[in-house]
Amino acid sequence: MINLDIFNLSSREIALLIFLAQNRAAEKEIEITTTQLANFFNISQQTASRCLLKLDEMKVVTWKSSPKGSLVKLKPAGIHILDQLRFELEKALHPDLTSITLKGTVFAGRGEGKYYVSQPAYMKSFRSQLGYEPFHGTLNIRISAHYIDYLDLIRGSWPIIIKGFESEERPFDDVLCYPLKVVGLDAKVAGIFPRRSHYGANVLELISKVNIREELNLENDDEVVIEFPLKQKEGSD
Amino acid sequence: MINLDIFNLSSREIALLIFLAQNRAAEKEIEITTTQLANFFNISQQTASRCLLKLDEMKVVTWKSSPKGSLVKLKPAGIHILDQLRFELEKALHPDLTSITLKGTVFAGRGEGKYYVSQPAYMKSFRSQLGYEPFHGTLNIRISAHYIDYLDLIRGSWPIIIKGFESEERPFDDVLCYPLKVVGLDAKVAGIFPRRSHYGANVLELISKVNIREELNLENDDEVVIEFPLKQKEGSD
DNA sequence: ATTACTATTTTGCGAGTAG
DNA sequence: TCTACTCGCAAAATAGTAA
Repeated sequence: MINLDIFNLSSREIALLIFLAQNRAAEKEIEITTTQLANFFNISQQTASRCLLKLDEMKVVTWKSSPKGSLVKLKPAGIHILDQLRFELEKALHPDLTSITLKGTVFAGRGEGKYYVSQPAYMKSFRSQLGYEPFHGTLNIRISAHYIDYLDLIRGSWPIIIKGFESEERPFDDVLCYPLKVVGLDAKVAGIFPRRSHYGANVLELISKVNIREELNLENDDEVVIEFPLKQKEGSD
Repeated sequence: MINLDIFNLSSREIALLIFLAQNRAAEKEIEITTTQLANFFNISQQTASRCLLKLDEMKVVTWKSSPKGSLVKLKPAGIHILDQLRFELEKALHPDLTSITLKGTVFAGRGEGKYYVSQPAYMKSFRSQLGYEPFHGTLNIRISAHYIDYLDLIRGSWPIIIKGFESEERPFDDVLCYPLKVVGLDAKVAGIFPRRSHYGANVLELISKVNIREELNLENDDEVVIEFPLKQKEGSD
């Protein structure tokens, strides 16, 4: 059984998400009325209302309704559904594609990645989920403009999820790991997106059992080539 | 009201199309059982059976069922639904994008385009639908490898449809016109895909009121830059 | 093993209408 | 105008089972 948010939505709800995103509801609240939606999709006003309600309940949009109309904005979870869909579609339309290649350059981060990755509670989960305990630090890659779109594609794939936890000071979110390969390096690598980053973001952090920077003798501004494998299960369950 | 095949399908049926395409059912018949599908999508075997039946009835797949299992293959109409979805998704995820740019080179066709375009029955329709009667000939463009993917994206947009007709000798299909712009040329241009061409195809034929080849002084192998505008209606009906 | 029929339950739609 | 409730009906899902 596959595990995608898409299956929890009807095709109308997916179409509504697409419509909202096309009208920039990913960036800002947009005004809309259920009657407009009803006309656009050729459904009843009631159904349009119910669709919005459901998207709101599923926490993929924020929705403020009033007797004057509605204000809607996509939440990250809503954008993520579109990303997932795009990822699956890309694989469907290019079944021969075996990997996605990205290029970027090394830069010095502010050590935040290191701080998070080093949390002992994460470490245990890394070992069981990734099969290794990563080096206590991340390699920051600024993905080149031309490849940013591919970064969003990767975001649409199903990650390995390192469960978050609560510490005394603050909560630590889930860490989403995308297994990938760094050209020239044998060790397994995983990419993680910096917290709260989203569209237009061009930074990817790499973790690995080894210190990638040392292993590949990388200086800041050196180019790194990354490959994201598209291993798809062939028709099994 | 918008007009997309997607709305005639449930999200499960869309997911099923994606699944089939991912498993290469766009190229060849694949073996599958309704039980496998049921497990994969976490639905009942009966529902999986009915999904396939519906896709078959909608003529988006060919389906041969037997007590030993099923053989399924996507028809062009099925692939086209995925294209439409991809086109809408691209617009949703890149709402700032105003056009798609393609590059290709001129080559000499075998005059087939000219033969079709010159049919008087098409001409009348061209005038009413495109606003002009095209020059009696097409300019053949071989799209460069890097841009072929964009060609499929254009295919997913809703074309201007020039209705086909029956002549004494043979039937003439609908002509699907995609309005676009040739850089350096003021006249309106429309792109049409050669008959029966599909994936991997890299040829686009251009029609215009003027003789593009003469107007731009083009020789074979000259490069042409094409822009496909992504004008999307903003939230109206 | 399959596919796919029938019966039953559940879900979902639109009309009418209240707030 | 809006949103969004209830209600009656229609469509679609599952379970059981036949072929």
